[in-house]
Amino acid sequence: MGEPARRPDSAREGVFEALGDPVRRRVLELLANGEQPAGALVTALQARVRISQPAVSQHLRVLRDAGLVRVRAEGTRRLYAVDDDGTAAAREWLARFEDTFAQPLDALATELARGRRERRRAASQEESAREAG
Amino acid sequence: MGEPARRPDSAREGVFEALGDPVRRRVLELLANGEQPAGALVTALQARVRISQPAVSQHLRVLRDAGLVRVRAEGTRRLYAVDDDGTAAAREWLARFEDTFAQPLDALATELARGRRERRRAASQEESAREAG
DNA sequence: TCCTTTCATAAGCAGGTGCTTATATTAAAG
DNA sequence: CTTTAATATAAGCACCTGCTTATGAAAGGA
Repeated sequence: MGEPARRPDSAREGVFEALGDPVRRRVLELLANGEQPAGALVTALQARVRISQPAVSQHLRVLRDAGLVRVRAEGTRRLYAVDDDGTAAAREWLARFEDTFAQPLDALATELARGRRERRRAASQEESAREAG
Repeated sequence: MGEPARRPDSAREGVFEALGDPVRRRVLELLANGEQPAGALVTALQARVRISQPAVSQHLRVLRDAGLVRVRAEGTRRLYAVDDDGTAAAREWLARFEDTFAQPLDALATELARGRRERRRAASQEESAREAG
């Protein structure tokens, strides 16, 4: 009984809710260039809008809970990176609205992506929700 | 000067904000099976959760503004259907997080979809925001 | 014309969401 | 061990969002 019930709605809990915020989307865009510490994200965001460090930290929490980013501790830094689990879940949900003509090709691409993702997932240890214990 | 400023954030204004609501995602899922009148959507939604007709109408408005659905009047009925503009915009934004290995294939699929979409768009008349005049 | 059907809009309210300031936590440095 | 740096959490508040009821609008049928 470890599974979180798996609703048939969105593939992963809260993915689209997390993507619904422009600041969080911007964070993902910043992470698209690769892993970055939380502080760098704060700085980059503050170059555009006035936002506090705790606000960014809260956004990162939401992204993490949605499976859109993952964290890696390095000393006192927290290095954030895009997590394929969440982004792929969103893409797979959206794939159902693909143009019928394009479906075979996209379905193939999605299938390939899923295979890789699951292989990667099986090889990595579950380290989420650890600070809650 | 009719263009709405085109932010570099999300491809289309409010697409992900619209997708952030579970009811609206459910509406899109229902429309994935094809065009449906507003009333049928209300009935289908009410089979799962308690929701009023105006609430659904408001959700449909948000989806329409985001370019995720389009409407077609037939008598007193309003027939709703998925609009590729919005769904494709969401997919294209998410494409940047695709696994690097899968990119060539997905990029091709996306390109094909965009070509078809733009052709279709050029062939159809602009009929949005008409009731506002 | 009047009534019914189908849908959209208006107004108002409750709860959720995101923000801020203040503080706790953890690790490294001195 | 104290201090500094980096980040997360707590508490509280304002606003946004989605809901409901009530009503408007438009088309079709009797």
